[in-house]
Amino acid sequence: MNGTTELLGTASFPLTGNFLAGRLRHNLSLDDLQYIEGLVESVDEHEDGARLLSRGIKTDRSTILIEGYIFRTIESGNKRFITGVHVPGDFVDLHGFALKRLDHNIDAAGKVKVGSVSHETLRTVMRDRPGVARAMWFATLLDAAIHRKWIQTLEQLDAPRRIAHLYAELHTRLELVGRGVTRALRTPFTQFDMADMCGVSAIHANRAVGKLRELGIAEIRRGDLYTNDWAALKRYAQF
Amino acid sequence: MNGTTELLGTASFPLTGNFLAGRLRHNLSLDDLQYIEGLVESVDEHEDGARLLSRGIKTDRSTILIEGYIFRTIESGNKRFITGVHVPGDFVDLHGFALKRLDHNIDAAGKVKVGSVSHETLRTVMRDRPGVARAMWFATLLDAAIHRKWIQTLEQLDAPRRIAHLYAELHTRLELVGRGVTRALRTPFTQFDMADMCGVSAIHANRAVGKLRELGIAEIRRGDLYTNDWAALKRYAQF
DNA sequence: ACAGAAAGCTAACATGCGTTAATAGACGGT
DNA sequence: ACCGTCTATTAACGCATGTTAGCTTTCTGT
Repeated sequence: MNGTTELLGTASFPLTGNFLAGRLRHNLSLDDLQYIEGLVESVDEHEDGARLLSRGIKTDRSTILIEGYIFRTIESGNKRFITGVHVPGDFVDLHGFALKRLDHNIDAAGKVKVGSVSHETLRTVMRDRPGVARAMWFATLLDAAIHRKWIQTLEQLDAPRRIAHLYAELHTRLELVGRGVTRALRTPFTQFDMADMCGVSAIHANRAVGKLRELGIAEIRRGDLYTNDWAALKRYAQF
Repeated sequence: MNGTTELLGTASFPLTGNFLAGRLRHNLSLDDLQYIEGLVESVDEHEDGARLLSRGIKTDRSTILIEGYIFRTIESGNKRFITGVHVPGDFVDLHGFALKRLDHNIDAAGKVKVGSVSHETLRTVMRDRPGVARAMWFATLLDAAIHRKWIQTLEQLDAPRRIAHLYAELHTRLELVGRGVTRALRTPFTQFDMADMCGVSAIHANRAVGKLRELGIAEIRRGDLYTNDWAALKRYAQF
């Protein structure tokens, strides 16, 4: 682990009812939520670009994203493909619990703060808290649903719309976890990152950003998106 | 249900250890497998193009594909997007059990035969057979992994390679469920279907098929793919 | 055998996108 | 303030793909 680790007692853990707001919240009681947050054994911070988990490596713990963004990446040749993004509140590699080895890498996009839970603890949860177990299954199914949405985006939209769609998705998901944004959506994404998420070249991603600006849909500067009409942006992206 | 339904007693169910060969087999005992197959309450047949499940509709049963191919589709405007294919042995809509409503449609590609299991039955399984429950979770996680592979394919490959990749994937998955093919891989896919799976226009799918023929990689006629060098095909598709 | 329908094929033109190259701007470290 | 590096931008050219249109082949039902 190349990040800073602070071990902490359950009692003093200051996140209850907050960072797990999204994915799981809607299917669990407050009691269950507090229970899950109590499972977090340590909190780590990682720098931009840090690889939290590598493809093919066995792991015995799962990760919850608390602060920042995380990419799921696949490396092939010397190219990088981003197959998904995570926002705070996401259980990033819960599937590592069932599969043991991941089929892809988990990389920090910008600075991140993550909590981790051992698989041993999760096994206990599976046995003793069927409601929580089912909610965790539910959460991994949402991942698949989001992937299907990405597939549709890649099959359907041109580059400018793909980028608009990406930010529209983030906007909605951040809102879901109680981190709604009004005018500006801040991310640490470079145009290279956007290109790898949208399946276009970096140069073309730049053209696309330029087109969004030119059309008055949005202004994207160094990953941060500014707009005063999210509805129009989402309409443009066919979101 | 617009297909033929034959109700049957568990005892005479003639599929044990066979149609569930793939996905689940590797994580379950023979006993567990027989148990799962015993859950199937009815077997239905559907015609080409039949919609087995519609987006947004509540459902109280899940479906196992026994014979044929099934598409996951999303309709948007008057266009159709295919976000996944299923082969015999796949639990097609297990996620419907957890999510209640699907985010996409389940359509028959050609004639299909499917088995169905009520969610009530599945709830019993979840409670009484944790090993089976975990294997089912595992199976849905595999769906997500396959989706990530599709995302990579769409981001990375041009049209001819995408089509080659599609057949390479089917070849491998059919092998996994004990239905390996040697020279010809038969499917009911039209070039429109291939186009919707690969995110290209039907005309371009036709060009791509022509290029595979021209390159000597494969001959695709009416969905059936003929090749005498699967290794070369998979190499070409960067599989 | 025939007719209609569905699927496959081909051509021509417009646009999207990849690639290479070269420049400008922003950021971090000293 | 300076420098080097990373990021953003622009231009020019070629290939990949979308679109429209028309034609041919294969299937299906009678």
